[in-house]
Amino acid sequence: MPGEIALGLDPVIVCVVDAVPLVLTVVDGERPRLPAGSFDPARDRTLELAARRSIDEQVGLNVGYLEQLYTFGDRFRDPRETAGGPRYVTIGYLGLIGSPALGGQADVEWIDWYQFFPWEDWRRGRPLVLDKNVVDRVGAWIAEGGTDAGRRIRGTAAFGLDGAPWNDEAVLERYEILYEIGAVAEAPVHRDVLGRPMALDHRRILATAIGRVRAKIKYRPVIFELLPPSFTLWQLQRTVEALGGMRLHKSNFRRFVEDGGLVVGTGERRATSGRPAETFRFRPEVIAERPDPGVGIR
Amino acid sequence: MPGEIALGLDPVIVCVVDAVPLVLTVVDGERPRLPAGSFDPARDRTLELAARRSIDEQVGLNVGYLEQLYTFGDRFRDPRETAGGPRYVTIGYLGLIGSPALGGQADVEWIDWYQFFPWEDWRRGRPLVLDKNVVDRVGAWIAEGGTDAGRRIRGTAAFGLDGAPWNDEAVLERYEILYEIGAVAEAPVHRDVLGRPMALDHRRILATAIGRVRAKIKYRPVIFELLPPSFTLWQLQRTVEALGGMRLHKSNFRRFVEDGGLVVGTGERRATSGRPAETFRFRPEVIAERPDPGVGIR
DNA sequence: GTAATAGTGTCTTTCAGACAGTATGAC
DNA sequence: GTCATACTGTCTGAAAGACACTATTAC
Repeated sequence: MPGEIALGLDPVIVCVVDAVPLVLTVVDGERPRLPAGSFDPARDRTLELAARRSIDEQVGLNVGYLEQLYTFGDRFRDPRETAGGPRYVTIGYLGLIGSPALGGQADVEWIDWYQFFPWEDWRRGRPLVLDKNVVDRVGAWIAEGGTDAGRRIRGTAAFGLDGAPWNDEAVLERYEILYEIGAVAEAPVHRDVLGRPMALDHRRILATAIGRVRAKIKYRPVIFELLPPSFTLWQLQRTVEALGGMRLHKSNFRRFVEDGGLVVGTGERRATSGRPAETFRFRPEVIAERPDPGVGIR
Repeated sequence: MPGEIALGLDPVIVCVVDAVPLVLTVVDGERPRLPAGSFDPARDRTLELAARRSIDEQVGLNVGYLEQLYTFGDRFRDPRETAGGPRYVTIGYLGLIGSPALGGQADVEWIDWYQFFPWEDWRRGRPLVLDKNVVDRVGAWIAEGGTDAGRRIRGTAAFGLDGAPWNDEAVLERYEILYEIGAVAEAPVHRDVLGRPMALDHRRILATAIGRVRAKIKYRPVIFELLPPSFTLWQLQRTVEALGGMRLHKSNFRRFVEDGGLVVGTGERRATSGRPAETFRFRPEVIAERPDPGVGIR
């Protein structure tokens, strides 16, 4: 029925296990999708409560941290609209959780988010896919633009061309350019199929989530939502590196989080395969002390 | 009809004139409201296009810069729901415009946003309303909380108590605490009526917008959306100060924007009441050169 | 002892913050 | 000349970035 609207909820639920950033998906067809739900105004007082309930019902999970990301409402973003259904508008959410416990559904799966965005993982050096498939295509797209300065600036900034620095937060910008130049399977006309595709526009929602969480850890202590109450500094660093897709300098990282008052030692030690490590916990007082307490470091 | 949803669009359109940050409102009742529209899926391909069309229809304005803010959907946020209507979910937008031109509607008015948030303007020193009405109330609210550490940290961080620094971006957090303690007229039970109220939850949407724009100017060159193509550095500084509600050091500001490659001199000069000032223009190349090119300085 | 991981010290460069000064116009 | 505004130079201290070093366990 034209003129009608269906309001959905698309949560991106993230968990980091052994330095692998995982996203919760439902794999019941060819392409994984987010565990989407729909908003029923009769049942929930707020949108966030509705998202929490939906996550619980879909995958039997109680997320601690949940924040709204963005509302997506492009025409025909859902094929059910093409088939004569209402306009499917959906509110994306970002959820963080400490461990990948599940309710036990068969088709629910935690997937390494770098399967969907292989060009975003710089922890083992510059991703191969960039030079093999991406850089030339983006360069050609810029050249096609001719005098279009906007396109040139957009492309060089997003992909770090011409000596521009890599911006780890520009995940969505990069995905959108790849979509525009037909380098991902979701694009209506495409020549490449970089990264694993997702259903509908869910990879776009995931890109939004990755960009948001990468930005957020730098000025809000959300990283601790992904860790147990007590952890070693190396564990903390590896978790930050997993989200950011980059390596950090060890001693500088330690100085930053410890001298910065973000964490405090518990006095206890934990056995490793070498010298035992001291364990630390988050220090909530830092929120009032510093204007933006996060783990932003290069 | 329960179970039904109406999707609205609430734009916060901002313009700075002579160092006064203005927000576009409709004043047709006791409380000013945002120039809201509703989303008709049959007419627009994307939500952003719908927002642009709605702004044009409501106030005859073409905004250059427009970004989505947040989607609000609390039960009974609109009294029409209380009267038996559908759930009114609305998507907030932030629009920036260079000059306060209008289509000529009688009830449309540009209002200084510090009328709604007098505690946010620190340009002439610490706002009086803070010490006269706010600090003690917030302190009492923290004390009532007793052992509630979350409440203490939230309150001290938001209002800069106990020596904590003032965080110019925490506009929404401050408004929400004031709402919770009944210090604004919009709260169902209130003892104070700090700042000018707005209709519905529009002051909350405006708070979201102010917080967003204050954060954004620090890492994206959006400030230039509010200025003519060519401007003096003093004009630029006063515009930044208007949004941030704070004073900046002149020579440091100049060094930051000029040495940082954010602006470049045009070679032309403009008469003032003293020595003529050189005019500058935005330098778009900076977007590719620096990871987050903005005017963030204290 | 070696291997492995935990943790410390310090040098250099950059830049924010503060402040004092000079330049160029109107009158 | 004075007044007003535009613009420049430089000192200081904090912190980012890079790197070399020491410590404590298992074996």
